[in-house]
Amino acid sequence: MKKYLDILKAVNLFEGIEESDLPPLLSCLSSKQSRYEKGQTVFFSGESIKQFGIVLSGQVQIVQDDYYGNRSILAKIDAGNLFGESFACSQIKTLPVNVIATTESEILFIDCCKLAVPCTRACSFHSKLIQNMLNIVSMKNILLTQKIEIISKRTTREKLLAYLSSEAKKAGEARFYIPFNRQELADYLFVERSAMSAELSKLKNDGLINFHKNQFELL
Amino acid sequence: MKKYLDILKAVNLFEGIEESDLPPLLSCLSSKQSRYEKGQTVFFSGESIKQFGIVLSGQVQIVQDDYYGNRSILAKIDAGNLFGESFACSQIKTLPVNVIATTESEILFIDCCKLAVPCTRACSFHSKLIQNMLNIVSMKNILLTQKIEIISKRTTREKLLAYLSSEAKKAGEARFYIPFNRQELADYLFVERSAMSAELSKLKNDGLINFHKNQFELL
DNA sequence: CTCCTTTTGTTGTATTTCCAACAGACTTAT
DNA sequence: ATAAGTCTGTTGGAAATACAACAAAAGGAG
Repeated sequence: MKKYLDILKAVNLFEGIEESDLPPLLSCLSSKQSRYEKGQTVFFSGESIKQFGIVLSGQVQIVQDDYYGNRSILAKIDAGNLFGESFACSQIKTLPVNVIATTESEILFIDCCKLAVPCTRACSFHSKLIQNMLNIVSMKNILLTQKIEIISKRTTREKLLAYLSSEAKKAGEARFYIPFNRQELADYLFVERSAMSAELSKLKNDGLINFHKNQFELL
Repeated sequence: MKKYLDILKAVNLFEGIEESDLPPLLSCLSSKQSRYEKGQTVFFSGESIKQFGIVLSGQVQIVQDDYYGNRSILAKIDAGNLFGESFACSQIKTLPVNVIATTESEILFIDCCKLAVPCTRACSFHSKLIQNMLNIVSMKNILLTQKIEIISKRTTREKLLAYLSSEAKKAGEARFYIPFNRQELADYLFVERSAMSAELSKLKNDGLINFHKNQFELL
């Protein structure tokens, strides 16, 4: 476990917790470490989980099969990140996804109930853990809600304006950089790249925006 | 406060907590009750909040203004429900939304930090509260993620199949009821009703599904 | 039962998006 | 410097969606 202290201290769940506190904390939480070969399934859909995972090394994918058997990749989780926390911390009885190791991986499992219920010895860091977990899931909710607001728009033009407007508000000014190239922006908005490019040009010609590469200005 | 005990005991945050425990619990949490006139703003965008609200009576709306000043309604919250919990429990410094009372309302405010940090007197229900809150934000996370997965599809046909497939998996069988009429389903998928209706007929004629009103069967 | 209202499905037309191909601009490697 | 690769924007045609209008089906009230 000493091997992964560097990874663990950077995990957002442990923010504000001293590195020296990590080993007793993990012991207090009865955490368990497991190794998975490439392609091995970490969580099976249909089961009920109470533990979430932290990727210590390697990568896992969260995948979902629909009724017809089509598979989509919901997320890829690299080392230093959590997965399955929402499922573990919720009352969901049937996991709707599979978690599969993309490469050989070491995973640390933590029981959400252990995390949520302060131990009888009143660990000094238990409150911090709870707050951190609430923050992690809540921040995710905020981002997901914002994304739905943007992609709910019916036309590519509206989606672009919604996204750019949101970025301008975030930047607090009319000129800002976005973290995407054209293909990435199209993927984020779930539209076709060249059609989106055409719409960007129209917005520019209509005098609504100006842009060069990933720098934009609302006019 | 006795006035609202019936409402409060049904609030998901208090599930599994005895009604008689509610008054001391709310005292322990230093909760505060406030009254808002119709049209009054409960939370202003730009501010930083640490308290979420429970609507005791009335209704509030969560609204968002974009850079151009266009306003959209993100949610309407009726009595017995929480609002702002994701913002209060996260490290967000600047609220991106306004919360406005739609009608005259009574709101109970609870500080997220008070909830997350067990009091020194070790209330017996504090753990339950924490678990409930984790469940609430986690379930929201799961629902939001599933919704994005569905509306990320590019065509109305794909959106319908993704949604119906998801409902079939939830029902555990090929025949199921959906909780929407046609307009509501179109609104959920962010598509136009009559075009969606045409696509439903095509799916039926192509032999993929059968339906009558809100009962569907995947074939 | 009849009548009225609401919901659902259908259709033609206009609009938008996707797709494929390609040219131009930009970046990277030699 | 040049050549190769990648990114971005443009374009024409095909496919899909929105829109408006209306018919058919379903539901509710008297």
